[in-house]
Amino acid sequence: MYRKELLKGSTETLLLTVLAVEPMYGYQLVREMERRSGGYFRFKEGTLYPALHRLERDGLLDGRWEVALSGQRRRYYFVTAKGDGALKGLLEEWKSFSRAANLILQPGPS
Amino acid sequence: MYRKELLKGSTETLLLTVLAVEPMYGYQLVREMERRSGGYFRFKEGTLYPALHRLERDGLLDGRWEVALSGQRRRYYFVTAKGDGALKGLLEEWKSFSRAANLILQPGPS
DNA sequence: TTGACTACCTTGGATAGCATGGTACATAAT
DNA sequence: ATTATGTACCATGCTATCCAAGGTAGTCAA
Repeated sequence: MYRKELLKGSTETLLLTVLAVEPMYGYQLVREMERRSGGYFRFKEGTLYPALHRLERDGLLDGRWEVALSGQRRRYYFVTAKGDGALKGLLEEWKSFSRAANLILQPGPS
Repeated sequence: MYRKELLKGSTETLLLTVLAVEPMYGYQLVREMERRSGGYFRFKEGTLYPALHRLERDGLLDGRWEVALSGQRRRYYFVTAKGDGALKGLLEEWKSFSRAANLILQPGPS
């Protein structure tokens, strides 16, 4: 496991990336994130829902209610045009950050 | 630039890594981090000193005052045995975290 | 009707980054 | 002389955000 602080700042990038491929509802997102990360990420509700709300508030996501065959109400989130633009920047941010961190953390060739 | 949240959870790993190579004082650390990251990281005092104090409080670092030829008092920090053990775990944490994140963020081979 | 699972949400605590402002000494510039 | 710049350390207060904990409510099988 990892300390929760490590996730800070990456949550939104991860969520947007997955939702950019295909709109999903909350619970589905949790499972999908776990599956794609090889079981590493297990988002808690207390992390997921506030993050989705922030992204929706900022106009990067839009949500719509749908009703499943079972009768369950589900809120599907999809990435807006604004969110798509933001995602490009966030991915670039992650790449340059991890590149810089690895320069320090990994023994570089002298 | 990156959002400050991204740094959360990585600061201690970065500091310990650099100090494990060679004990340094605060100001020197700031410059060294910047140099080794290709100019990417520019630690603020408000980030650095509280972090050093936390690491010292937790016994991962030890500090000793020295006086430079100029007369300047400097506090050199070096990694303790406990800090060395912790660093191993932190490096492993970073590797697995970034590996998992890249599984999601980078378009993997189908 | 009990239990397990799905699905959403909110509140409050804790942490950590950092803007800001402070102290103090050394050295260079005006 | 005084001002400015650089070095070197530290503390206070704000903010963002992760998430533990707790709640509601529907589905479905035993």
